[in-house]
Parts: sequence; structure tokens; C-alpha cells
Amino acid sequence: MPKEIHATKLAILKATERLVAAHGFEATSLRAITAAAKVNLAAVNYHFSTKDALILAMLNRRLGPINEARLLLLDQFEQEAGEKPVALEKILEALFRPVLDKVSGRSHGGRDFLRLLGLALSEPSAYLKPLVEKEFSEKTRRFHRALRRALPDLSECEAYWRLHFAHGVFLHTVTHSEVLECTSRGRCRISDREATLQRIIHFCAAGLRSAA
Amino acid sequence: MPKEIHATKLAILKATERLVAAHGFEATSLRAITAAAKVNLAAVNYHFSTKDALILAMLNRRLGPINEARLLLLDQFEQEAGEKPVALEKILEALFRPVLDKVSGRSHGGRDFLRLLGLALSEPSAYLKPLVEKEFSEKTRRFHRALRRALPDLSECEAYWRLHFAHGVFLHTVTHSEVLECTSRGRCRISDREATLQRIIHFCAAGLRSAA
DNA sequence: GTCTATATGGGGATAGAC
DNA sequence: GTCTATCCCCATATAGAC
Repeated sequence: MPKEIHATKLAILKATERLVAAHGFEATSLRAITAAAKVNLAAVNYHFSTKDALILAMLNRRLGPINEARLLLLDQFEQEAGEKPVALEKILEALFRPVLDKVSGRSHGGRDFLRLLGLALSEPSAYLKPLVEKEFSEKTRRFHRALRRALPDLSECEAYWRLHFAHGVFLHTVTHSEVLECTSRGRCRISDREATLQRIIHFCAAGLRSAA
Repeated sequence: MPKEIHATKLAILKATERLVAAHGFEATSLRAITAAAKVNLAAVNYHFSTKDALILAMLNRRLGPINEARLLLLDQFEQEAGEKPVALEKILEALFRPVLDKVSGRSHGGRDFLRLLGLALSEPSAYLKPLVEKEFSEKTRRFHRALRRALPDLSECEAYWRLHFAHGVFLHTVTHSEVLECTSRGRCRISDREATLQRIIHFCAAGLRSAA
């Protein structure tokens, strides 16, 4: 774990995060990034070699800690449960809360990160592949195991499907909250994160528990 | 409804669909599109004025018919139900089946379209706004009404939330099927569309029905 | 490590002949 | 409606001074 990152490098990473979230990968130029970070254009190539490597570094910087936090929280719930399986709602909380925490944590980069998540998943280029395989596969397996302990009647395959569904609920909700606010004509607001989290967990738990 | 579209215009639309699905909006150049469509570069500007207008035309060409089909199917189910509210599972079927039908309909452009859906929703630029407002708002309202008739205990606001959740399940599943296939190490396959549809409907129905 | 200056290529859009 | 040729801008990346 590298502790002290160069100020320039960090500034570039932060600016990249903000601008890519606002305009997308391809539409964000290194010129715009270096201008926003108030560093020289050539600094990007010096610190990250290429633009693609910069994007990957930026994504890893955020996704790594989140998946660690998810696993830690699951660990904690498993310890608290002792011999018994972790309650379904707790599993879902371990899966989703760390994402929302990272979002509301600091003032800067809050909401932006959620857009990044959606973008990274939808980008057809090669960004996704190494990310999914490296960062997500262990996490998915751990949660899959916990899920099967909580719901022993679910087949292995069915558990994968439903975990995928639950992810869909969460990701779509947080990455496209504007759509909900628009179609409900302002009646639904995502601003109360705790209430939103409970709503999502409640919906997913019911779906996961339903008889096969 | 314009019946006869110029052959050139149609070729451009098809090529755009395929290339954008494969590489994303910004990464797809007009030069690549016209080369694939075997038409002249200037034809794009002649028929569509700008690249952005071309993208919008391409999206509308696909999304319009799908939302029409959704409403028609809902109409049909409402007639069949007579005075009674439409069953929850039927509402969900009307919402999701037309998308899958369009996908498996023709040989070309099948799977590609699903990527477009995900891309269009994640693109931070202005593509989304007019599309959501024009094509989706009426559809959402109709389905929202049907949902409240089927589940009278749900508050208006809660119904919007859960409809949003159901959309998330469906969209995430179809746009990111590779993720599921990857994390489940091949155990789950999306190829059986009918089974997938039933799985999604089953999960969503349970979530929608759960007590508030 | 940081900067200026530049190489090199590709992009969208258009003018004007046919 | 279709083509060629071109304008003009912006992109990434690098070379080389400091």
C-alpha cells in the first residue's frame, strides 16, 4: 500500500475523477484534466504513461477500498453471528453500505463517484474486464457463500442469479437517481441515503427469499 | 411514421448502431461509420446534420417501437383482465418482454441493442434528458398506474421507487450479462431468454409485493 | 520532476463540382 | 443526393531544456 502519493499525481487523480464523471471517458481530454488539476500537461505521461493507464489507476483507487470495506463488514457480521448464518439483510447491508459511505464521506467527489461506477460498467472498452476479474471476483464469491448459508434452499446457480439481480437494483438506483426523480416528478428523492439503503435492502431481501 | 427511408440513411443508422454498441459514443467516429456503411463521409451531415443528431435518431429508431410495444401489451392485458387489476406478473411481462423480443428478433443488431440501452443511460452528456422525457415519461406513468391498481397498499411514492428497482434488475441483467457469466464462472447463462425473463419477473414480483 | 514546444494524427464539418 | 478535397481544431504523446 503506497502511503505518500505525490501531490501532482494526487491532483491529477482527483481532477480525472471529477471530469470523467461529468463528461465520460472519451470526452475528457488530458488537457482538461491537467488544466483543472493546475499541473502541466506532460505530467500525466510522466506519472501514468498513458491516458488509459490513468483511467485505470483512478478507478482502482476508488474500487479497491470499497471492496475491502465490503469484505470487512461481512467479516464483522459473520463474527457477530457466531455459528449461525448471517441474516440476509446484514449481507445486503455489507454489500451496499460501503459504497454509500464512500459517497457521502468527503465533500469532494461524492456524487461523482457513483457516475463513475455506472460508466465503468457500461464502457465497452477493455476497462471492465481486468477490473471485474481482479477486484470483484473474490468479493462475489465471498458474498455468494454467505448468501447460500443464509438461504440454504437456493441452488448455487439461482444464488448467482439473484445476487446479480440485487446488484442491479442497487447500481441502477444510485447511478440513475435523476431518472427516478424525473419520472416521479420530484416525489421521490434519493437524498436521504439511509432511507434509500433500507428501501433497497427491503426490496432485495424479499426477492432473494422468494420460493424458487 | 415515415415508411420508406433512404437506403443510405438506413445503412448509416445500422452501422452507427453496431459501431456505437461496440465502442461507445465518443469513440465511434463518423469516418468509421461511413466506412462500415459503405457510404460517403459527407452523407452523414447531409442526412443528419450533426453527429449528435445521428446518435439521437439511431436511439429513437429503436426505443420508440419498444415503448409502443410495451404499452400495447399492457393494453392487451388490461382488456383481458376486464374490471379486475392486471396481475403483477403480467405488468412486469409487458414491461420487459418487448425489449427481449426486439433483441432476438432479427439476426443483426440483436445483442448490440442491449449495450446501447446501457450506454444511453450511462452517458453523462445530454443524450439522456430528451430521451427520458419524451419516450419514457408516458410509459412510466401508465405502468405506475397499473402497478398501483395491482398493489393498492403501496403508496404512490413507494410505487415509483419499486418500479425503479424493477427496472434496475432488468437493465442490469441484460446489459451486463457478461459479468454474471464471469463471476459465476459459466454456471449461469443468459442464453435462454424465456427462463431469464421468468426469473427476473419472479424476483421483481416478490420485491414489489413485500409489505411496506 | 517539471516545464515548453512540437510532432503526428484524427476528429467533425463544409464548399462546391457533378 | 452524392462525391472529392479541404479547412480547422483538438487530441495524445514525446523530445529535450531547465
